[in-house]
Amino acid sequence: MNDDQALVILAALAHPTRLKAFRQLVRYEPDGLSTGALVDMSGLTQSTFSSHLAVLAKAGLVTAEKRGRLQIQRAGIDTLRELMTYLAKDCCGGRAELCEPLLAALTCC
Amino acid sequence: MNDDQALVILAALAHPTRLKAFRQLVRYEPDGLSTGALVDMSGLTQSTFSSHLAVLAKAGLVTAEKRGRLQIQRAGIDTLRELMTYLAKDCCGGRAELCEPLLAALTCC
DNA sequence: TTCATCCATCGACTTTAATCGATGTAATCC
DNA sequence: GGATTACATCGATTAAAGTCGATGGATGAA
Repeated sequence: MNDDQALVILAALAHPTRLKAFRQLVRYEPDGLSTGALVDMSGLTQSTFSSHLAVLAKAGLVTAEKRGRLQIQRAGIDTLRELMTYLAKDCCGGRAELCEPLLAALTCC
Repeated sequence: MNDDQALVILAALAHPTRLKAFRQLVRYEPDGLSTGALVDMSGLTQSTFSSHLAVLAKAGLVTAEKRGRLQIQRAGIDTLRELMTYLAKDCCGGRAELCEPLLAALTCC
């Protein structure tokens, strides 16, 4: 995970439609959802949502799998984990006193 | 931390200049850096960087403190921590099997 | 084979973000 | 008081992102 990758992931998440779609996909793990189902949830047109999906896919936050005529989308949780690791290392900067409260906050879930 | 706050923070980080500035400020914790020093590091004009700094401040990723004629900027690590907690809860969705590898990756630092 | 469905891509338009130079304001120094 | 430094804000320009309707290529159904 380098800076450019992190920026692509951050930019992908930094849009209400895309953040919501990603959250939906996390909720539906590991089954995934069809693109059409996500379009319906978004309230946007098919073409608009498709471009958002392309942004998420480019960032590795969703992966697609063809099932018959449907395109099943799944959340790329590994990508999110890598982003968080990147941010955490950034945050700590080698100093545990900064990182520990972060870990404490995360163990809650 | 609600969705809107998270979006503001994500958007603030999703720019090379702002991400770099935030990382610099983390590195200089807890002393902070003057705005001018950050401008020099950025290579941008003072006015351009100032607008980026305003975005970071609005997101809570930097906090300013006046010291004489200088404006000392410090990293808002709590805000980053809150974002990561938000993302992690999102990721887990109540299921530990998704969260555990994330925590394992974070304990490295 | 024909038709309908699912979805990506294209082209045009609108909105938003980024960048800069110039100006203004406040604090410090002489 | 006058000059200087540090920084924010304004206005204008340019670049990028978001949105939509329309088109086209698959795939499965009739």
